[in-house]
Amino acid sequence: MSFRSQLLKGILEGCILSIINKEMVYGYELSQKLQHFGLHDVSEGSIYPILLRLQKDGLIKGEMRASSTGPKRKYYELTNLGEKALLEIQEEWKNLQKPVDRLLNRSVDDER
Amino acid sequence: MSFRSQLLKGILEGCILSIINKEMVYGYELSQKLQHFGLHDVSEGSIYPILLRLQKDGLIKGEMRASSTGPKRKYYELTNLGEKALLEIQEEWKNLQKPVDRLLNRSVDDER
DNA sequence: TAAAGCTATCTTGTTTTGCAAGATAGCTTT
DNA sequence: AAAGCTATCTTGCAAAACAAGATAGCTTTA
Repeated sequence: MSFRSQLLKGILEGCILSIINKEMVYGYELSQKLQHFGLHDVSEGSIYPILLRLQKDGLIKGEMRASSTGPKRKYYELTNLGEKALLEIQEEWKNLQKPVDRLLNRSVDDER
Repeated sequence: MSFRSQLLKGILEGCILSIINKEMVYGYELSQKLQHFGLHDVSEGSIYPILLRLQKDGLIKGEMRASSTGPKRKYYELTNLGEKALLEIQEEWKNLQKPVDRLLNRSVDDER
């Protein structure tokens, strides 16, 4: 039995939108960037389905491009809708982070 | 269509353990405390199943007590196992919060 | 005393999220 | 031609959370 809770749930989508917002990226690259940012253990079985869903919902759009060193890559960029969604997620994250932090990191003599 | 992502997923369990760790509480009270801490929109359809699961997993234990003003209440407290689990979740939260924050709140000229 | 309202717990069914595992295929190196 | 890397996508599953509602005790009000 493991106590490992699934803390990532729900925010991965926002992190992906945020990375795509900076620059066009393709899925494989995305998984490396997430890793670089400290989000380890995010498998491609998570990333690709999210990308497809975001595309289906119109938040990102993809475009195949040839690579000089391997197979074709599908580069994604945010749509206007996606930018709006990202702003909302950033706002929600701020509102969530504070209370959770108070709850999980407070010392014994904090507010009850 | 709504962009509302489910940011809470995964950390609610930790927040509940954290509150119970402070003092014995019952489910109904818990939902009010979560609200007070800024975690709105957490329904009892979320809270009670989590309490039952935590109890089944041996992280908390419950005890019925009469109330002077209403129906009986089931007060919960952490077990040793539960205290250990809470420490792990607090650690995970710290490790998760930083990268997500960098991703979601960074300004345009931050690290790429 | 009967009805309404509040407190309190729990269940059922559904949706969303994420992951493990693996299928597919192009390109490069050996 | 075989092996290995890059790259995308699919299938099937489990966990998490919620909406909605069932149940029931207690208190207040009419």
